[in-house]
Amino acid sequence: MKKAANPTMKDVAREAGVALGTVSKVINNIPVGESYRVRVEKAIEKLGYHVNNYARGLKSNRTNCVALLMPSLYHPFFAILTDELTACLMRHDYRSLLMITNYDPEAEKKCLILGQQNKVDGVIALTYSPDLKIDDAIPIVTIDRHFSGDIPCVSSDNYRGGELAAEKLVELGCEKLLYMRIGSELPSEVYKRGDGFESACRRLRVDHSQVILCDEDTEAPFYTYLREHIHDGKPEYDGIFCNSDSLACRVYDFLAEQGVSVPRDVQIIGYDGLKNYATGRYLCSTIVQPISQMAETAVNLLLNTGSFPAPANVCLPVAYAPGGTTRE
Amino acid sequence: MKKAANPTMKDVAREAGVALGTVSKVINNIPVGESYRVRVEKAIEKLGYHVNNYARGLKSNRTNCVALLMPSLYHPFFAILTDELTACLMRHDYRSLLMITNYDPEAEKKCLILGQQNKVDGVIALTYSPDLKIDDAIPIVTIDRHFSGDIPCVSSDNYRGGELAAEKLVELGCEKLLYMRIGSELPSEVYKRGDGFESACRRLRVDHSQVILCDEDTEAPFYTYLREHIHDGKPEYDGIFCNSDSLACRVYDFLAEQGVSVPRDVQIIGYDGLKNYATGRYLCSTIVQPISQMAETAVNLLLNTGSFPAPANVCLPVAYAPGGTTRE
DNA sequence: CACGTTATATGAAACGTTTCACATCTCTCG
DNA sequence: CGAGAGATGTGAAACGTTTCATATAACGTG
Repeated sequence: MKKAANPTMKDVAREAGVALGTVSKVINNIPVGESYRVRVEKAIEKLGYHVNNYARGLKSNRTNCVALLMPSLYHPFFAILTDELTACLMRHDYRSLLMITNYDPEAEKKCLILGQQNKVDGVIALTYSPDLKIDDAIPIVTIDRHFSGDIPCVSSDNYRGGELAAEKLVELGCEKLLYMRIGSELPSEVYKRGDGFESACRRLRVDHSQVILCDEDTEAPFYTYLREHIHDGKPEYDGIFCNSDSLACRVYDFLAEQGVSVPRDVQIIGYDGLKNYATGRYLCSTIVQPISQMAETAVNLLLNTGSFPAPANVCLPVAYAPGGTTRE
Repeated sequence: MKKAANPTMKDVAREAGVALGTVSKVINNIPVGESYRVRVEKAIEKLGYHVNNYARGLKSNRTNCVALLMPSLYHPFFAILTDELTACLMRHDYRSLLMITNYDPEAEKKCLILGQQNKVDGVIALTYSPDLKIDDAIPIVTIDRHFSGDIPCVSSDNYRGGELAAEKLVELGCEKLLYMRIGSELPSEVYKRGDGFESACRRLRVDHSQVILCDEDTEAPFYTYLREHIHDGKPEYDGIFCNSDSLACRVYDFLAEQGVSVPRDVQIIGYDGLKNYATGRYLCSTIVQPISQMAETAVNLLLNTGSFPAPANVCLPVAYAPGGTTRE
């Protein structure tokens, strides 16, 4: 008997001597007479049949695919998030179509269209577009980005994270705080880190200022600022909150070069909770985002779509973790 | 005029007043009369038509999707590789279906079946299965893993990398070398690192030994070994080659704890070329793998399938990069 | 001007599923 | 014992493309 290269349901039906619909039922776990089921299963086994998701997707309009829009996997935060999202989706029997956008709004738009063409069942996006909309009724969940009205957004509790950083620094003896951030002009959840920080500073009546840089690439202005505020080896501030671990590490390096001792003279807290892959240690003292919880929440939000009006925003709890750049 | 939620080619044809086949030609860039093309393009614009990849895939048996099998994205090497692979695939107008296997051969098998169901046009895999085969005629390219006969494998020049490490250590004054590696028992390209190292040691007539650990999790045996070979704060060896940067960093940490000065007393070279994301600096002195070149090669190998017999193996050049754990 | 030759547009059939109206079979109960 | 209800299997139709055999238009030539 010749075995078809790619057996179809029809082949299985013929082999088992049953109707097409019966094979379909067996495949989709719809109750069917015991003897029939066994015959079909045997035929499937014998022919080495595998369902064709493209035919299935065409007919049923469900593809069990979700598009993941990520700026880059060079950044450990995005990489880990992607890992967790994909793992979580696979547990739900979904597959993820990964799209790398390189922080480019144009690419993001193109990727959305690609997703649409591929009839993905949903999109999880961490983007840098000013806004983001897909014609089709494809559900979207964003991470850390707040878009128009009805698109739900998952983020860590950025506001609380900012507060926490200020509180910790004060608790550890700091008297003059500084907030440094890198960031685009987009309406991102990330802004709240500064808001929370400032609010806590005011509440605690502690001296504070902030310096902002919008360009991710050249940090010269930051360093100029830092240098100008060091007198006789002692900086004017004794506590710094950076809006990312990555920035915190660079600030740490720069201060070390300038002969400033961290954490003795200055204490630094970052944001993200990144770890050195090799040693498993935090890169710096930091506000830890619950990445895997964020991934799970995003997936649940996306897949439950329709059952109830999704909350516009989900904020997940953050925690402080010492990592060598603070005195505890 | 009511705009269909999901306009089809048929809708476009009706709107433009042309036949279905003509619309198909326009969409696939097959030459067609100027006036027809314009009319169709206008209709597409007006209706907001997007091709349905599932229907297309069903009919044409090409999906422009490639499955990526990766153990994890927590490891920066895999994450960066995935980034480069996806970016490269997108440039070729392919999409990537990301599958995280968690170093689990069972999961790898399942993912291959998933890929098969999804009718991917190919698979790029970095796996931990002893072997890997897919019934169907889906082309596969592996990275750093050598499988049965006709599956091409892309890797960095592991053998040369090992040689290079030995040569560098000797050049930098080391007289007693040590090779440490973590690895499973699988037939992996990675083994050649040790072979090259040993061969160079012999050629250079330098004292060398090696210590192996097969369990990725507990490194206690390593540390025991290291501790036992330190006398009065001076280790017996003065140069260590580790088969990954990650291991090199841990060894460095351990030696530092033991009061051994790196790179003064001992010099360490890792393998991979990982950088600290924040600072952009190498984590340690290392043999750098050309990750983006590896990704591009894998993609080209996969997509050119059929045009000529693919080479069974492609080895890409490595380079030494100082990173603080050697004296240069 | 009629005929042959290209070039180009047409639309039916097919891809492998899911779905659903219908046919068939099995019981139950009067 | 026969009718009716319930359960279960059947297979045609449809999903939105691509492809290809055919129809049509346009043009050059004798």
